[in-house]
Amino acid sequence: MSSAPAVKHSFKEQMLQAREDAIVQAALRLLAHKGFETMTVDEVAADVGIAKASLYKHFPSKEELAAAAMLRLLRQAQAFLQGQPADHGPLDKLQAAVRWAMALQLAGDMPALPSRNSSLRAALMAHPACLEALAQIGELLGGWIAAAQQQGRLNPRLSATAVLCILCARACDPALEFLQAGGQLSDADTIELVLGACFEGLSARQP
Amino acid sequence: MSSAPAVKHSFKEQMLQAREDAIVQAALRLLAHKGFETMTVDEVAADVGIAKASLYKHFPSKEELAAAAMLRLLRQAQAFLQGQPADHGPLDKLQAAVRWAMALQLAGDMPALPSRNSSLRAALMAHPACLEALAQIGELLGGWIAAAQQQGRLNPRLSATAVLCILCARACDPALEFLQAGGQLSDADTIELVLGACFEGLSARQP
DNA sequence: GTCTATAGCCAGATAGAC
DNA sequence: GTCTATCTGGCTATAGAC
Repeated sequence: MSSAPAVKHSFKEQMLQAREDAIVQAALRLLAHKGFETMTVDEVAADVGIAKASLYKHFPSKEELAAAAMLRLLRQAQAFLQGQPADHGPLDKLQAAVRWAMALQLAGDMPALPSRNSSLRAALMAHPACLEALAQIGELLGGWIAAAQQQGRLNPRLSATAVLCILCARACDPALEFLQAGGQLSDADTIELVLGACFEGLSARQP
Repeated sequence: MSSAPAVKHSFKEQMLQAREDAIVQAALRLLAHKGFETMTVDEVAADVGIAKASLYKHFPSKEELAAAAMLRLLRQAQAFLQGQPADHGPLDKLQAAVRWAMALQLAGDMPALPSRNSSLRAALMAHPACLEALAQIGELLGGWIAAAQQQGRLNPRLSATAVLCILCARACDPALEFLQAGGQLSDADTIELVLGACFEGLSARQP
């Protein structure tokens, strides 16, 4: 992180960093496909092409490894959100965010939410970096929600917190998987359908 | 199942049936609280107060046990749905069904959906009774959805299948847990909030 | 059918050479 | 830091007495 000398990182350090990146990436992939409990450290190591013991030189435990993977995902989400054009409306940016997450899930690259008793959740909550990333994402989305409500585009009877919770839940909406299993729709159509139902509701409008 | 003699079931058989019920109930509880992978057969046995080997006399494997527990839940859902008053409107019955499932989840008694690669899902799909119960629930709800659409109460642009998928997903909506963790609302208020957002949408009505 | 005891296996984590 | 080989513990499932 300190950058006083012009070239601080040697080749070796770069290689190490790259390897660590590969490990985290593989862990994220497996986490999304199999879940924390089912995923094994052996699989992650095999996916990267190194021995399990080498992996344990980088991460002290399976939980820490998974937490690093989740942090990577949070950072990707942050990057996507911050990359939203400033001239877009807040509602458009919110919908773009949900679309991004839904596409991830349909591709099978979105890990399931860690359940209440999962050791993964404890590891996440113990990681300051994860908590900070979560908080920053929450603040960013919260600002857009408030702005959209002020524009009269979102239901004003819902608190910003409630909208935030619901949007986060929709990002992992299992309805996507159900519809995809039916096989009638393209992925893009599936996303638009579920997104539309989320914002417009299931009931008929103008009663 | 055959009932030719007046009293076919002896006391012993009744006791066995009761014990098996207790096992399934305990399994369902633990399945909801901990998930299939984290739950151990020892815990189920301890919860019932019997030895693990005795449990294996009733169920040949952990998967079969969990499948029996899920079947119990499906039957409870079926009973609730069939108990809906016939003079209620289809939309009211649909909302009542979602409310029932949401209350279950807030109480911590709703198991998470088995993920794609879970051995539990395979066990469920291999159980004719589970598939049949699922199909019957789907048909019942599907009928109500079609009726509600004919009444103009549900968005006609959504296919009945899509509505069904979305309602099933809402029955396990993680937004409930997020809002409950915030601790601002009572359980009943949380349910009405999420239910309202599901049917009315997040966007402001009458733009 | 219920128990105690144990087999068999698998996955997380470590030792120690290089 | 990377490897091979191993330890350790816990979990599913079973054997065998009663």
